[in-house]
Amino acid sequence: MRKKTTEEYIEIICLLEKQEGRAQTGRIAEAIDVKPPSVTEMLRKLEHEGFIVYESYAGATLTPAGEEMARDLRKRHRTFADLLELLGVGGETAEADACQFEHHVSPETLEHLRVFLAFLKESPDGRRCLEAFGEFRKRRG
Amino acid sequence: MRKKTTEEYIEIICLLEKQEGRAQTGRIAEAIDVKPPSVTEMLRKLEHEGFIVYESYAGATLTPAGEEMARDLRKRHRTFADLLELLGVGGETAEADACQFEHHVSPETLEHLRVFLAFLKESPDGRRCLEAFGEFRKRRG
DNA sequence: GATCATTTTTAGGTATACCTAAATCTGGGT
DNA sequence: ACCCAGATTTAGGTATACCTAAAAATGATC
Repeated sequence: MRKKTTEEYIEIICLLEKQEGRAQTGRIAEAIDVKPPSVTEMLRKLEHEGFIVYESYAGATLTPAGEEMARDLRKRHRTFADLLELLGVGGETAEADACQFEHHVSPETLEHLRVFLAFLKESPDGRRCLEAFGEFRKRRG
Repeated sequence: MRKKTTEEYIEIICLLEKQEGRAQTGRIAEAIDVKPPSVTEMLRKLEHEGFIVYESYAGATLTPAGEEMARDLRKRHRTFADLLELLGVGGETAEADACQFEHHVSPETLEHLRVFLAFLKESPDGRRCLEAFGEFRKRRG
């Protein structure tokens, strides 16, 4: 499979830390589908970069910088996933595509999408817009 | 900078072929910001994979498979770029983000976005929706 | 048709993220 | 306290896309 990015490691470490108190090498390895030695190596790199604290044989926990990155990623992910679902993309696919987009979006575009999402969800005009889109799709087949 | 994908090579080869009849090593290298020897290496790989015909010292041209990939990429690119611009993202940013998204979108999501784009551009309801979104953004500041 | 500047390829090397196999650590059960 | 199973790290190796420097091919000019 594809090489994993810093951001993907941070996301799964964040998840495991919440679920299990800390992120262990083996659990990370399963989650992102690489072998444990590769995880050990990456954890050292992430520690060097200041995103995690890593203790041999014990696992990793996020530093404030790591937590900020995780928060940011979660926000980006939700923006894309919610938007895609509102536009009718199936849940699984929406999640999967959000997982890709979240790593590649610029701050400017993200902000625009966030506002558009708010428009669709929170304003009467936006909700009407979604309904009209639903009709449009039906007419199209 | 980042490693370039097959798709990025195909895109620039397609562009150069249209602009200059064929894609020369040096022109590809400038365009994607790598050195010529790296391009030679990738051209061999792309030929092996069936996307281009590569002649030493002469350059590359797309095979039917390569052209299909290029067409497909162009379509994906336009979908994202147009959609982002309609939502108010600046032209440069919209293009840059489209360049990223086009490589990571699933067929299902792409199809939904394409229909949504058609809705916005071609239906009265869609155009009303865009106007309402413009108002919404103004109110937001 | 020989020369020379430019372009391209060849040769050899780097960095990164991955792997397997073997060694080492850790914590629970006796 | 010891042992052992399971987890983790160490050691060493692979693949890929990149690089620089040097060699070779191209083609424009005389």
